[in-house]
Amino acid sequence: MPNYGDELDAVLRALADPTRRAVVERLSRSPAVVSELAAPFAMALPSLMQHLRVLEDAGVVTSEKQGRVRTVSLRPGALDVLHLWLGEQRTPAERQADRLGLHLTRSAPKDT
Amino acid sequence: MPNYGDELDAVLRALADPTRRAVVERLSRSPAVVSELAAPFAMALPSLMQHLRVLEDAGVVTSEKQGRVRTVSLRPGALDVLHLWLGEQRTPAERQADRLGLHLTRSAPKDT
DNA sequence: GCCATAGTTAGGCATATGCCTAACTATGGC
DNA sequence: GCCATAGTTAGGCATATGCCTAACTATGGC
Repeated sequence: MPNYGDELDAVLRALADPTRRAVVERLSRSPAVVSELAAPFAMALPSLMQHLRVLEDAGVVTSEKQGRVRTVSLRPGALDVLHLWLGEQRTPAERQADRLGLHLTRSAPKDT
Repeated sequence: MPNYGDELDAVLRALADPTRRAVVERLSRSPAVVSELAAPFAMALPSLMQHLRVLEDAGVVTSEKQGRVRTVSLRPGALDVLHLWLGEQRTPAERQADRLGLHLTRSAPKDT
């Protein structure tokens, strides 16, 4: 029973914010420059930068600056810790369902 | 590209705390009564209860009170949203590695 | 050299979060 | 009936978090 500890904690904290998740989703398609990443959001640049910093500190993304442009990319393997931890917590039945490609409907959502 | 939205957000926020994660880990073995769950922690009961409430509001756990005892259990399928989302973010290479049972070592850890 | 572009740094502010104590309610046991 | 046990409710408090503005630095282009 490994103890992913701090790393897992940092990753989960990083992903626990909608803005940061949106950034990750964007980056899962391809690397992007800071201003591209900031574009979809209403917030000021410095605010977005803070989010990027959290993601980078958590090891979820990496970035490199060339000239005055900073390119950010998803860090390969960064989400492995989470994936592993998740695997341990989910029930055998849930894992089985995955393998079969099933995804049971959750209990009644608000709409209907 | 589904939008798990609020549900995913609630789950991630819930898991972004070490205490709550520890509770989830404990419950992944078996359901437990509130006082059992509280035992390992140094914090006051009301504090632990707040954590339980966050987990329950996020749909991660359910609880039922019989007499004066409340039994808490992991809610089946509760972590599916996270699992699905994770699957979308991870690279094809990472998924491949999973299937092969490989888990690449992350960048140098503190120990060695 | 000068202006525009792409980030950065610094400082501030309101709300959210995690924890605590005190006091209370609802069973269970004898 | 009375005490113990298992939670709950209410209120408070310090720190963390997310966002902002103002001001500044470092290229790139002409």
